[in-house]
Amino acid sequence: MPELPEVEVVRRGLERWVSGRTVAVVQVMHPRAVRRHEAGGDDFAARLVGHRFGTARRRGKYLWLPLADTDASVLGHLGMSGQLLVQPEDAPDEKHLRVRFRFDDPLGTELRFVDQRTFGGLSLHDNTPDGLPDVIAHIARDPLDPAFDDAAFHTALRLRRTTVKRALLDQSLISGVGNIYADEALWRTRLHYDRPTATLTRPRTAELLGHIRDVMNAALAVGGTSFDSLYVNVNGESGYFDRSLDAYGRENLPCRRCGTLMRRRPWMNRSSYYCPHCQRPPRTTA
DNA sequence: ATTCAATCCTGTCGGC
DNA sequence: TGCCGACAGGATTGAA
Repeated sequence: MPELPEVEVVRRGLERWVSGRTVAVVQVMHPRAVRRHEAGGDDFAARLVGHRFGTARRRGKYLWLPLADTDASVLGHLGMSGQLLVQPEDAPDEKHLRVRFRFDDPLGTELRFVDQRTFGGLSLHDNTPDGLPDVIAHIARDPLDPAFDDAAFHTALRLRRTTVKRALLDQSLISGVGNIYADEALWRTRLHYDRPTATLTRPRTAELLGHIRDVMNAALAVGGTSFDSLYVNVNGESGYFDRSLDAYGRENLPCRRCGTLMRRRPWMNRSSYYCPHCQRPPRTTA
């Protein structure tokens, strides 16, 4: 389940192995993988041929490859199970291969979008003046972006009438945080997922942002996390940050801080993992 | 205006 | 052994 650190690892892979190469052939093997490209798979393929990929970029969990000398980009989202792989052209097709890019150079490798569950996808869009694909203009900057505004984030939290984990997953407030890193950062901050955002003090928000950045940087340092081997990076290598998770997936295991058994609660059609001792639920207004 | 539930997919796993 | 339901879950959509 790629979140920001995993997507950044993929971006770096694209930058190294794909940026600067010129597209020769695009094959769309599954229409759902390009469903966000409204003109369809044939149009997607035709409009890419002959164009050179620029520097790979990322915001939150989205990544994109600008087409050099145009105002358009190929935008990608990995969803839950998406992978971007650079493979030898003669490597056998993956079972869930959705899109293939071949290049007009002699390197002998191609780019493949592989996605079992097809929540992810690729599409082609015009850029906004600041170089962002227009359809993601509403996605907030992510916490590793130097231009992320901590003070504005705190103000937005105070104004919202929602709870802290919902806010962390709201990509228009802060991007790149998913279920896993939300639980990790909340555990580190000793915050319960149902804490109303309006009760957070400025220092508490600062602490939370610090932990989000710490846990993401730690994951980046080991190449991202992975749980069910569906996620691998651009060269097919799994990350192994999952070994150092403190909250996510640790139901009935002792809290690494206080030893209390961790709990799992159904939450918005997924799960929240927390320590009932370190992360006290907020008082309910009955 | 803001919040929130439903929806999309497929493979795995546990229970019976 | 095999069937079935639960679960994994980010972003979008439309309803409240």
